[in-house]
Amino acid sequence: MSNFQILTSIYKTLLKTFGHQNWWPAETADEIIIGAILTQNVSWNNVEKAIINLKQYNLCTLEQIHHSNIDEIAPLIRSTLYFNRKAKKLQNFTEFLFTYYNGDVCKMFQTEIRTLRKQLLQINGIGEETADSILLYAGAKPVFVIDAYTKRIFTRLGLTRQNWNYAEYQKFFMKNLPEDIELFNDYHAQIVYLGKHFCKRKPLCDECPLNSFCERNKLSI
DNA sequence: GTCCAGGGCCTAC
DNA sequence: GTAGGCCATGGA
Repeated sequence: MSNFQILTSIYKTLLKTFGHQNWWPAETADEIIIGAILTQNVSWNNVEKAIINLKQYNLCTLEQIHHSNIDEIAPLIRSTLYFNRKAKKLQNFTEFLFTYYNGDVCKMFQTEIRTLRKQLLQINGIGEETADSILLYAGAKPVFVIDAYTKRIFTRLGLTRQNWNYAEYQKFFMKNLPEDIELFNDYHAQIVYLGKHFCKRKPLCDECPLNSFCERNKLSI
């Protein structure tokens, strides 16, 4: 089987097992961007608490965050770990948005995708995964998001290498999948669901839905 | 009590 | 260019 067939087949297996994930779990583009920053290295449960707090205090839009200060935001996002830094990161993003796009997210997403990605990466606190999450889930741009689960799972499958950098992982997926925003959206979401429930740092458990897939295709996990 | 979650920055070699 | 420390909550 080619990598194209393997990646497609894995997605079909996950979709059939878990159902469509309907990502990103948020109501607005602003919330997606805020969530993408807050979820860095922390479970989504912790982020949800922070989002609820921000909404309660009318600080869950980028404009509201831009017009607040770090001392106001930090206590509301305590649950997301590194809350002082993340409060600063949120404001770094809004500072960028208001400086270059007059605070208009739609206008920001009209920028050519490679250019915008470079701009996002220049913001202190926005790395490659966060930038790509923003592009894909808030901006509906065709980029594949790579996270720790993706690296772990596909390296265990023998399809990728642990020492690859972010760009190498991303290239592997984007070269071997059709450029389909909806597919990129749900594929990453499926990987996160799989990772959360079946592929923690310890070896995969017996119930992993990919086990039978691996057996059929002579892959080890 | 220990481990680890949907990272990224900074510093030292 | 890269390994290692730092940030510093909450659930299992």
